[in-house]
Amino acid sequence: MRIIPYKTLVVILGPTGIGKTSLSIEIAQELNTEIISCDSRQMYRELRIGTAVPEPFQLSQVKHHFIGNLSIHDYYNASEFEVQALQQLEQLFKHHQYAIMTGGSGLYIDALVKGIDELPAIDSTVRHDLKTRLQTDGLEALQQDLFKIDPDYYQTVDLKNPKRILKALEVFYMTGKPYSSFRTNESKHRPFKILQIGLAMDRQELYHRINQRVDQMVEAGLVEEARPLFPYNHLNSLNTVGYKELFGYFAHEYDLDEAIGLIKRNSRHYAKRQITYWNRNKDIEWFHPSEKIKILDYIKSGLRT
RNA sequence: GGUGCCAUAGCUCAGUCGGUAGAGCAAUGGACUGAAAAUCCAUGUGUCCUUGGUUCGAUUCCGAGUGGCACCA
Repeated sequence: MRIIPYKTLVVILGPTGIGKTSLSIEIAQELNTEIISCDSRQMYRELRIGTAVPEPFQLSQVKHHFIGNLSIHDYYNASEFEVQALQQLEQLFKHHQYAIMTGGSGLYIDALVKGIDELPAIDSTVRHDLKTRLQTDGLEALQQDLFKIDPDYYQTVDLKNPKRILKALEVFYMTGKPYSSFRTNESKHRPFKILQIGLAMDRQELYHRINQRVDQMVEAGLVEEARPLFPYNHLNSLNTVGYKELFGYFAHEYDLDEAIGLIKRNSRHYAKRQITYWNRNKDIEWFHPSEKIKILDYIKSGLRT
């Protein structure tokens, strides 16, 4: 018998196309609560069909947060999500025993579950200057810069990944302190219980679902949704599967059939990367998306079996 | 029915002047604490269609068979 009802955050995660949305809604209804979406692309209100945002009737069944709350022109990151999602949770837990967080953005989920280290905001000119230096002087030059200012991080970073190097240099130029000095490697404490539920299925089955869903998106008007966004194709928010491939079609680099094929392939690759990302997380309890009853039992038992 | 061409990785094909083979794509594995649907790294054994012959040795040359494509009847 449980005496004190702990507030519990139920995280429902899984690769793209596996069926998180409908299952999350059913579970939210069972638990009489709301959903915090954790999807870095569904936040952009201009992206709906291509990011498989819940249908209007679904949104009317259960209240969702963090869907369509940004414009493609906005800058956003995992740390901002951590802060805002925590605030939202605090509100939710005033009136609910449970909260649901669902989505496929692993870094964002981790930012909320484990926390993310505090870093300074990066000035856009600093970012721009470093990008320019990457283009003119090359990656090796930036690697050497990093070696001089942050030898510790130089030892552990993926030196071939420009984004990692740029991030570390940005932080140094903003603060004069090495990036590694900001990394605590510690999980933050959360004032609620967290259950992480992963959805998984046979790879072939998942890929089949993904391919089918892309066809459905095209039928639903994905091309028409993407076309007016083409002038903004340089924005990070539009470096998104389902849109970037259509931009190539709009630019006459290939035909529509090829664009659709590329969307399917890149969605499969994305799903694979998501699965790899969560594989090392031992706190996740895995279920097939059809196992709703088992999942609810697991949530209500409140145990990590 | 006749003639010609083709048959090699899941797909499209390259190649071996005879010493058992390699590209692109697909696929697979991995990394990842502020751009994360992003970014980065790694992985190529396959009856070289089947079967006889020549040869020390055949996926490679020759014959036959099977299948495909093209043209002629």
